[in-house]
Amino acid sequence: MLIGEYSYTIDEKKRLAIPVKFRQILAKKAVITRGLDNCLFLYPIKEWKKLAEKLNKLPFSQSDARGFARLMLIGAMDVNIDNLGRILVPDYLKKYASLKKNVIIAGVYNRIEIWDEKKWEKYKKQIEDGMGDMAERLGELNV
Amino acid sequence: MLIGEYSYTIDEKKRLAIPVKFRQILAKKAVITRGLDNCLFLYPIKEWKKLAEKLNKLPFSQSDARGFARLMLIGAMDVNIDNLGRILVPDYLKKYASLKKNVIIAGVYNRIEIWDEKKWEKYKKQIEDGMGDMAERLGELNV
DNA sequence: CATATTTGTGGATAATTGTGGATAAAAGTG
DNA sequence: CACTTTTATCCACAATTATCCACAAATATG
Repeated sequence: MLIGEYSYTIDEKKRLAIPVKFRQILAKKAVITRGLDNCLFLYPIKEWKKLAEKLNKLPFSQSDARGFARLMLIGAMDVNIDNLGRILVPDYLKKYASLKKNVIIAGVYNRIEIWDEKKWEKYKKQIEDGMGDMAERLGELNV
Repeated sequence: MLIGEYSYTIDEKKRLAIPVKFRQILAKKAVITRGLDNCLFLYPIKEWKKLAEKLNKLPFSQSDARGFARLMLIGAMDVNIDNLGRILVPDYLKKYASLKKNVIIAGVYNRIEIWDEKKWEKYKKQIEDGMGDMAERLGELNV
């Protein structure tokens, strides 16, 4: 399972190290694409295939869902993981997520998210503030 | 079952000993995550998996559910228990729970809670003060 | 009460890993 | 074809992390 929050840097060659704990799950290849809330999603090949099929089945009638699906599919790119566990972040995705040097890599069950550090801090704060009902949510989940 | 209140210290390498009674229940691995009221939760793997699956089923498209699941999953981190029964507390969680040196470890049935000592004292007092009403509530529950 | 065992805490050493740079291969350009 | 620019592979160092060991306090045992 992919969980946890890690802090890394993208160097001037657009290389980004993947946390050690995630490397064996990704193996040698993975798929990177546009994500929600201006982050990037990084999927293990298997998970990506599942998702791509779902996206492909979205009804033509829902134009907004369809639009996002397009962006995800078109934005997708397969990346290699080098011997030192790094990937190369394509320029257009780097731009999309406005990634600077400092980056947060986060595991969300079956995918990895890549955030610009500042955007992540902001997003996190925003969620935490609206988290007053977190206790009740947990209650709903019977935890 | 995980019960009892224990006092421990986090050393300058972020290591924290787990009470002996809890060690066999956790075995070699556990999951630590953001808890309620600014404490941390430490789950045995089994319990965590149950929770994580529930979180993963929350709808991906609804932004508040997405945020909630993200925070819980990303906030989680699996930790190893070393030969001396200690875990490593990640920086961002240490920060979240504002843990200083002295820490309270408490068993709450199926999870362990980790509190900053001072916060725990404060919280406990607050609860104890409201204990009169609680008796009546318990009555409602036929306890 | 004395001794032996367990356990909390701190430090030392060894191994891993993040990051930057150097070099080699590939691709694009005039 | 020559040359520049980009991309990939390899290597090195510093910093972090994991593993091991030591000691003292606490607990258990006879």
